[in-house]
Amino acid sequence: SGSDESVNGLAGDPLASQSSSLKPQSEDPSGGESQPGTPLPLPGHSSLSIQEMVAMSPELDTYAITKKVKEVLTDNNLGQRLFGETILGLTQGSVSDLLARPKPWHKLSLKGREPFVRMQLWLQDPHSVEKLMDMKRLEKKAYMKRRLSSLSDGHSVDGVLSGPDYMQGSQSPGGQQQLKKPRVVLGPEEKEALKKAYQQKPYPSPKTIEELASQLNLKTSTVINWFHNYRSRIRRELFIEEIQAAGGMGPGSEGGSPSLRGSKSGEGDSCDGTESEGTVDTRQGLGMEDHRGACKDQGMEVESEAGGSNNSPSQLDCTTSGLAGPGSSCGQTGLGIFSLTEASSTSSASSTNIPASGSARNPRDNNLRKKKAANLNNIIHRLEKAASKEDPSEWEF
DNA sequence: TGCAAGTCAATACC
DNA sequence: GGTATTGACTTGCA
Repeated sequence: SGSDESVNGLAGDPLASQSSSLKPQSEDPSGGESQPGTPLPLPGHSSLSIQEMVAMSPELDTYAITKKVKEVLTDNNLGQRLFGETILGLTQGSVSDLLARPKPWHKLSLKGREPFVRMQLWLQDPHSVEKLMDMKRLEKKAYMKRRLSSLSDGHSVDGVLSGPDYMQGSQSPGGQQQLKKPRVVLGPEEKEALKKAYQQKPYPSPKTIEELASQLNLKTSTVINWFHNYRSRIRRELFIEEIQAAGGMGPGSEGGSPSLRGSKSGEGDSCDGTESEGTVDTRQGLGMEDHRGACKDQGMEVESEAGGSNNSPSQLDCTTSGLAGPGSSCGQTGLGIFSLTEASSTSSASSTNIPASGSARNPRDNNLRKKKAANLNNIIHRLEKAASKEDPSEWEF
């Protein structure tokens, strides 16, 4: 966007050009506002593409990074939208999701790691906040300018329809009327029914999906999507729990886990194996309770990898105590992200002023839990192995 | 073909 | 007005 250039005056980020090929970057109708898909150039890394950097990046502590980013954004009164569109090339909702529920590094695909590398680089840039502030000012200026001109023209300020515009159609750049599909909003009863169905069968057959759809008067695609999304979101909740259980830090240390904080809607939506009774998700680890709640009730914690690959609460020395902070001395070298992990060997929740949660404070409890987790994972591993052999006689126990 | 992962974008919520 | 939630979609993989 124009504002990007005016602030940076730099050659484009390799990713920016890539992103722009993914998203149409036609003339900027927003009057200079940044758009998702056009992140700022990476400071001091112009010779490397972001993909290369992601590939070369050591393990990053996604929780520490998101924590720090949230902190910086809040402290400087910068919004997720601006940050997402400018720095990450993502929309506000995606940023919110990423910041609230970061997946551990080892669970992320290369693409999923990209925003975290960007965040880390942004944190390492001593002028990061400054640049974003400039961007904010420019946006405001552009907005005021549009407002003035539109007022004089007698048009709506934003040039958009007020209220939901779906079904009313919106004007595409080409001048074609495009009907937007109305967003399906599932009612509490429908959600409840779907959750019950999920508890019985996390992977329903096409026939079951059909039945559910007709019973609930929904499209089959809606039911399919719901199951996909639900599985995916439950899995993510589990990742968070995993981290909490393993290291006593992460979002939970701030009460951030959606499963632990009260559901806003009061529907218990966000993590719903809480209601599950013996739900079996055959893909997530045969026989493992589909939700942590049940495991916890039995005094158990679930970790997905033997030994609880407790890698996330690492790398904090810099990210949370100065490295990542704008203007900090940490990571000033071109690839500061590499120094991050190297500095992490001694890091822990205690070194970061992040209170450890629950029994993780007690080393003995922690050890016990890890042993249990390792044992559990061993069992899961064997079950998975067994499951891959159709003939029960080949099962190894 | 079905799934996971990642993301968008509408809308709910604060 | 900013943030959180969530249905839908795209992509890549097996």
